[in-house]
Amino acid sequence: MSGRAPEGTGEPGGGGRTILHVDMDAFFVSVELLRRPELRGRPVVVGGTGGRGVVAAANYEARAYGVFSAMPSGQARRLCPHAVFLPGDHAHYGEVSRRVMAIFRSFTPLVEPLSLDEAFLDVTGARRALGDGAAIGAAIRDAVRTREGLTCSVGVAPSKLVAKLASEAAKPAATPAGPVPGVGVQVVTAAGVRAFLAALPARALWGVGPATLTRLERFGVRTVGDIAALPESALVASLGAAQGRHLGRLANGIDDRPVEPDQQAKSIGHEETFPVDRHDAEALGREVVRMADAVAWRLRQAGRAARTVTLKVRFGDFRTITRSTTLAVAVDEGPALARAAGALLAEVDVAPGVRLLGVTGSGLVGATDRQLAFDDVDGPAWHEATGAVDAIRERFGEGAIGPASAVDERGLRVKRRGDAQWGPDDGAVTGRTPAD
DNA sequence: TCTGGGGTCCTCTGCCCT
DNA sequence: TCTGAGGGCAGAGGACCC
Repeated sequence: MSGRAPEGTGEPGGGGRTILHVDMDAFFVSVELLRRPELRGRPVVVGGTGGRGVVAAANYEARAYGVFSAMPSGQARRLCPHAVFLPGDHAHYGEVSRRVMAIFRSFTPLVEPLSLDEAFLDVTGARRALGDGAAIGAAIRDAVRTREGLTCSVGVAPSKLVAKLASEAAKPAATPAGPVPGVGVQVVTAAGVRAFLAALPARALWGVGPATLTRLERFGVRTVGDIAALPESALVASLGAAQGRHLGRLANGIDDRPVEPDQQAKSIGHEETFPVDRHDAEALGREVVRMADAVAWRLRQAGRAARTVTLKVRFGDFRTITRSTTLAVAVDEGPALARAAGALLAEVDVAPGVRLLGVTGSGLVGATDRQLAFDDVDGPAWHEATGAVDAIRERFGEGAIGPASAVDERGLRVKRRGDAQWGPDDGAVTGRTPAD
């Protein structure tokens, strides 16, 4: 449905910006339902199926039982035992996302994807040709529904923050009686921004999580309006200079951040939670090699190289440490990354048991800026080998070849982006359903 | 109940250099 | 030569987002 703005709001006036925030409704689940229409109307959850998994997405039927994203899968199963649990297919969602983003770009070139399922669009320059923000929002919803069979919600406002909050307000709601459709397109005018924000809970503001909320509550803050009423000095004293000022401006509706279409990643990493805690340093070393190889592959795919290598270790008690090192030269090959990450791992006492291990490359530069100093260590033959590996992966897929340490009793296993995306899979593929 | 994975940004601290 | 201040940078960790 393409609802109009409620009373008191309308199209942002003439000269100001018109920013859209488009958010796909229950994206992962909706994509799965296109492939499995027989599940329509039933509670469906996409996410980690193992004991340490979490919910990535739940449809509105499942949300009616209190199931939400980021909830541990075990808890979701208890709340809604008859839900269908699907492991998720990150690669497929990425494909669908690319098509949806292409639809957005047919309305304006100024599209800034935030994740697979949402994006900001600056349609200020398109208003003359395509109509006001509400009309463009409705047209986008129609196009996405017609071409992809998916629904989305649109917020229209003079700024990114308010557009994002408006799209939230436009979304369907989950009730015990079933999903209730939202307005679809929610418009907030420049004149209506402060009133719209003031009534929202403080937690709705971008950057206010549990820790910040606890600090704000000491000032009696409950709503965004309460934050707007606080003197900046109080916010700065409580939250620090950058966050305090930023939050004060946002609460007062001041947000002139532009829509930036060409954002480049600042880091590329890979991390994985193990089904059971691991104590064996040698085995963990092999995991580091595997993850470093996966990160290096993604760096090369992106045409980037990393100067800083960070190792992340989470222990069984959830204590998390990071150790990083900055190299003299940027690297994009598995052995060099693995050497740096392995040296960091060697400094960590893994005896208490490791729950999660991760390798991240940051301080990214263009691969052409990568220096060849590591030739001295790995030799030119390794560069040829890397090229051959990449060619094989291009042709036969990422799992076709990898470091020897990726081979286990199940055969070759190369970490791909999206593998174990929502926690380790311990073999329980789907949940029970009444029909099963 | 038991807490994923992939990110970004910020703060604090320590070190090095001027 | 010693000392302190201050800037820049790296490293570590926390908070937050989807």
